[in-house]
Amino acid sequence: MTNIKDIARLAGVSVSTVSRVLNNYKYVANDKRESVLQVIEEMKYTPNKNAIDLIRGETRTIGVILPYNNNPAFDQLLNGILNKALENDFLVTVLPSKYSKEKEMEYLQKLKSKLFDGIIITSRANDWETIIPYSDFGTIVSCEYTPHPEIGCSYMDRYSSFLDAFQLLKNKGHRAVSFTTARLESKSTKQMIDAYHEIFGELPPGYHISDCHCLEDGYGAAKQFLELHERPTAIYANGDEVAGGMYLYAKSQQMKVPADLAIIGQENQPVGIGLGLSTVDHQLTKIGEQACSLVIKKSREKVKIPYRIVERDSV
Amino acid sequence: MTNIKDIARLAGVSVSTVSRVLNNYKYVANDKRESVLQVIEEMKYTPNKNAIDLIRGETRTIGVILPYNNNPAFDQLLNGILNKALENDFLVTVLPSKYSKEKEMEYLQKLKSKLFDGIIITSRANDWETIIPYSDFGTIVSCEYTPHPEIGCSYMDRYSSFLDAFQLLKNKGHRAVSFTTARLESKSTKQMIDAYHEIFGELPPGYHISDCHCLEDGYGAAKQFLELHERPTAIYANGDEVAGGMYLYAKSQQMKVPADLAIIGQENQPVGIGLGLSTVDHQLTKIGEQACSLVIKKSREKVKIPYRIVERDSV
DNA sequence: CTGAAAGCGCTAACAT
DNA sequence: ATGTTAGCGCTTTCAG
Repeated sequence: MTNIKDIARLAGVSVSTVSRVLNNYKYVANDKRESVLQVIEEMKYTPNKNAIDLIRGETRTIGVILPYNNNPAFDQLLNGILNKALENDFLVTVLPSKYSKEKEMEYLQKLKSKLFDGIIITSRANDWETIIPYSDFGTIVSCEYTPHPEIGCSYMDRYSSFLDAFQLLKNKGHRAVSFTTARLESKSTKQMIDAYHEIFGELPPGYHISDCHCLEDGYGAAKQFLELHERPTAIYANGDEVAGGMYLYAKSQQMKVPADLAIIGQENQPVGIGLGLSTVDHQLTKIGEQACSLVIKKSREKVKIPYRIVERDSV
Repeated sequence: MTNIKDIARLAGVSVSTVSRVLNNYKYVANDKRESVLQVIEEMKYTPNKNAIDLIRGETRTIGVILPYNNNPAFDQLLNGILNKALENDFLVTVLPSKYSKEKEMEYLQKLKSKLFDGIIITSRANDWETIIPYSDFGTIVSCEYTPHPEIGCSYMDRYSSFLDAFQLLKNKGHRAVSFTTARLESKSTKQMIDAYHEIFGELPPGYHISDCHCLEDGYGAAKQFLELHERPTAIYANGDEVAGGMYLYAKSQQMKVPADLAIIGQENQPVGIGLGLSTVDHQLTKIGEQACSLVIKKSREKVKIPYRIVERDSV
């Protein structure tokens, strides 16, 4: 493996001169620069990035903690992050956590071990208190809001969006509204339930189904909802795939959407566009882009990304 | 920043002893080991990974060249890779290429610069001839077959799968079969056309639509196909999302699937499960897992992953 | 403008 | 068993 010393020797200069041309320093005589460049070319020399990172103490690499890969919401987030990273010549390393506290800590350690300049936490299992100390070793940006000044945030006002969606349904005359969520123990689920209470009051039994992730889950949930004694007239689904499943179940029962059943989904996913599903778009791609920008700028700002409700033909 | 020297001093031992306990060497007196461990704990010391990688010449990190993030097929591949990497304590860095030759070369350079132990190429823009020289600097594994011995492969027999799918349709009595593909200039599209010729002969005008990626595209393609003078009775879609769109268009026209129109998709994606779509499952997750295993083993084997046709209710 | 030399933080012979 | 020392490949003062 040829290294900087070899290049220096072959070009008849010192290693510092080689380093200077490598880093585009101004004060290098043209003839020396040329001959160095030529030797580099001939030898097909590529500098060792580990040595450079070791000295500089930075890697231009961002770690992204992701509970699940292969989940549309996290994919959108990651997509935004990758876009922005690419623009800025940063690399991104995907860190799958499956909500394991140990894994998360392991990844945070890697920030400390100088593998990453910063970490984006899309969702987490650990308390902020245990995460915060690591912010001494790089920029940590969260995709959910937290008041801690050590942590940058690129987030949306999820609670308000839930309120808005329920209110929209109420305004359209719906009183029997049910909904689905993903993980039962998540903060998001809690907010959803709170928002429901705020708009509709008491939650009738059977009106909330959790652990819904894909189209099939939505199909099954719709079936359950519609077999209830007090049928809901509208459903708020936690994702357009889930909403798509509900739509298909409704259709299979010859029901008209939205006349017999209104459906609103989330995240403006491709399937919803095709089916004409109304959706609460949290703009996850933008959130990802912003999160990435924050770590690149080493900023700990709190940036709120506006959500928008896309009305199509299902409510 | 506290380093190994500090730990050595505070524990009253030499750096080599600290290094030894760090790397679980056998011959370290128990009392010294204990005191080193204690100092490490007190100082919350974390070794610098860049220094270690520099010396060892390996990073336990794999780069994955991906033309598009946010594409279901590449997502499945990536998902498999991440699963296997996680199991083996490897990190994976996502390298979006958008089929740019320059970007690809840039990423290959990073292999040479010792940032990755290996690279997985899920799809590529450059010729193998220009890629192969980089196999001197790490394991390169491709997700498509290539005879070059320098390149490991984890692949499926795409052509055979196309043949099988078309044959299946023919066996069911279909003679007017159309199909969609993604990029017009891709090898995959070429194979699709060849397979068509082999089974059905001449390709009628309008029976092939390219640039189909999502549900909407499928919806539009089905519309186009069904407005042809010589309507196809079956469609082979390049993905279940696309197939889903076709299914929905057919339904919107009160057509029965498969009686009026047979549809077969690809990749066994969630939407297809929900809609009961038959599909050619290339097992991309498995291909990703295998590709990852190959780079971990530094193997250049050629491993063929079997595809399977999942028959549901749409053919 | 250029080179010598001192590190960056760590591992791994080589002694002892 | 443990310490000394020479690097890994590069950047960056510091002189000149």
